[in-house]
Amino acid sequence: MPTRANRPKTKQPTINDVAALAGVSKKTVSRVINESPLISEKTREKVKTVIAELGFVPNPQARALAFRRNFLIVLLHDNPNAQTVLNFQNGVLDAIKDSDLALLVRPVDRDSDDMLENVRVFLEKQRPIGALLLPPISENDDLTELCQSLGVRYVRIGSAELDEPGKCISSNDREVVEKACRKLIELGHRRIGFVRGPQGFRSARERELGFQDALRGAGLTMSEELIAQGNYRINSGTEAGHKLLSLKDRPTAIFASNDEMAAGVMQVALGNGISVPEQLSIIGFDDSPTATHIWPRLSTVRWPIREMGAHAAHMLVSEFLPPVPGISEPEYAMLASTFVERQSVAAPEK
Amino acid sequence: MPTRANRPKTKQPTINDVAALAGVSKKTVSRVINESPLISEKTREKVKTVIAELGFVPNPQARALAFRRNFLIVLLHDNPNAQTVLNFQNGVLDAIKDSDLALLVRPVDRDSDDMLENVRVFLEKQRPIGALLLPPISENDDLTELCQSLGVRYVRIGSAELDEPGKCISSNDREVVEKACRKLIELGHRRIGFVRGPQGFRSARERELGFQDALRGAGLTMSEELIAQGNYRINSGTEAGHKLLSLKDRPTAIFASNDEMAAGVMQVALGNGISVPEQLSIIGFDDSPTATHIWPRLSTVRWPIREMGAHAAHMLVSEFLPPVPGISEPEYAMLASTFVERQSVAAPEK
DNA sequence: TCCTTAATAGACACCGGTGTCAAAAACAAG
DNA sequence: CTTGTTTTTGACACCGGTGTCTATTAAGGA
Repeated sequence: MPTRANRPKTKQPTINDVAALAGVSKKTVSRVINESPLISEKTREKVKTVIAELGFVPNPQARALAFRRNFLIVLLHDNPNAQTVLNFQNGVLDAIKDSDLALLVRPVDRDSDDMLENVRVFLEKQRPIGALLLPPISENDDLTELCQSLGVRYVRIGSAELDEPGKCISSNDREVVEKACRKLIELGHRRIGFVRGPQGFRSARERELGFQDALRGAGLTMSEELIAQGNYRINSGTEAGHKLLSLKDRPTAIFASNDEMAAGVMQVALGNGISVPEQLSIIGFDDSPTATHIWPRLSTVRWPIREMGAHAAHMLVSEFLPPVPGISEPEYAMLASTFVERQSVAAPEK
Repeated sequence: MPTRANRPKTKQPTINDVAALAGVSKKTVSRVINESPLISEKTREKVKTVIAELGFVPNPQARALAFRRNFLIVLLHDNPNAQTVLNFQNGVLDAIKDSDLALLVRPVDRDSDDMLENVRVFLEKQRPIGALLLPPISENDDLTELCQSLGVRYVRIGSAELDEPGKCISSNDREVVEKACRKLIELGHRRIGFVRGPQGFRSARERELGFQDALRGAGLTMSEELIAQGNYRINSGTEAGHKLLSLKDRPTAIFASNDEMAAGVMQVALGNGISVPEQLSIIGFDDSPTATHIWPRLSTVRWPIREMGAHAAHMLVSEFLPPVPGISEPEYAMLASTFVERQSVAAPEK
């Protein structure tokens, strides 16, 4: 540990100053701060006046020490998609904006052997009130157990397991993917390619199930040759594009499990003179910025990730947050994804 | 304030436990923790052994209270580009990974009247060791003065003002933009359009100066009709595209001040049957994911934002961070941007 | 009016560290 | 063996809050 840090120059009023000026004990001031019911209306008013007058703000470090809890929530993530993380993070920040809470961001390395140990040290040190777990690590049960054992609340995101009420938030991805693919079928597409997300990701599985639902609903069968494995990166999208578009009887539409891979597919199509959407319809997933940046603009599924961030924060620490009109029921654990239609989809050519 | 938070279940060893077991006073243990020189080698060893044995970790909340400083750095940002923020943030996280520091993220609303007051309250509450200021708010002198007065160190990013040694990090954008545009001229382009960034952003000004340098260097003059005002958003890119591409004598190349606007220009071109790069060359700035997602892939300028994050963190709090081979000189304040050539640039058609 | 009980306020220790300053120990010199 | 000086260590107050338990005040009943 290095030499001491620089000190603040200004001195802020403390609970003692308030107590002295109001002519009460510091414990009484503490009760006012914490909205304790065991206090008379009269003293409460008196103290509140002094607090306002002095502009007193309780010192979070002191409270943290006395409470043995920091007024923090941490965001644990290990997500391949930066945009998703940031969106979610912004949702959380929206929610805690006017509260006393702050957000600590902590990326974790899922593949590291001592991941769990690292997180334990981190949580023991920071002592946050709660933790938000973004997928894919939200599916790690060791992690939630760790939180449990440390007395850190948690909310897991995007896990479809709703067996833990009040601790999970997810969106109806499967359903919306089904709807999006049904749309393709209604337009007349019969050979529809699918670019799968990485193995072991629940999000990938959900999307694939939605795709299967749509095919089954139309009496179509899934053919292995029309499926390509991807990893949510653009490279895997171009590989998938090469595979699917070089088939003799190539698909007239492709659903890619995320926008980035969809962009890869589109690049291969355009690079080979296959026009989109005339000769090939493409649908992605995420409604990332990419979806509107590429041309033609991509039809995709919007995942309400920012809203999920705000909801997750409320579910985690509602009693610390100012109420928000839109977010009244922290029990509500399933948010709605929507299918966003843009220019990358059309009926197949005859 | 709500009812109390849940408590941690496990009890960690404290400085008192260490002191008792080592048979010394807690102050002596404190000296060991803080690497004070006023201590004999013998006791230091003895105490260190006990610390290791117990797995003792000093409680950051208690230290924060006693030091009147939290072992935190905050990232203040107000940036239109999410990707930039996240990249920078990741750079900072890279740097503080194995340290005792944590990162607090705080978006600020530049347009709000009480922005400064909000930040003051935030900093007074969190008492971080230092703050990192991302552009554009890094150019706000009130903010740096505020930090100064609160005893919070700061490092400003992307501000070309190097009059504050050790407090600024920037990249040589002007130079690299000049180089990129020179490339266009060398290919034979004479009518080159420019999509300007938003007013009042230093980054926008730098890029424009680089563009002007290139023109001047080739003896060309800047014509107002070839300039469009943008705001770094894709919509302003499409507007600029409509303006510039509907000219009777339209430009054969366009430099857009960021990738997103470049994508907008490209959409208008492709939508109007103007092929890229055959009939129109386009260059962007940022090397955002968009640059590789669109087709043809965009030539652009890569801004070393993640590296800047790591450097900034070192510059801010080097004494708290483990040394890193690549980052030895926190004084080095200018990082290198690079011109990335992709498929959106070619010689003009005859 | 006096006593009982409930509501409210305060005294004091404590959370787990650091700062100050004086005491103890170690060492050097006379 | 003293005495003076330099290291090294510890006692104690303090950072700014909260928990516990007791003292005080107010209200209700006999």
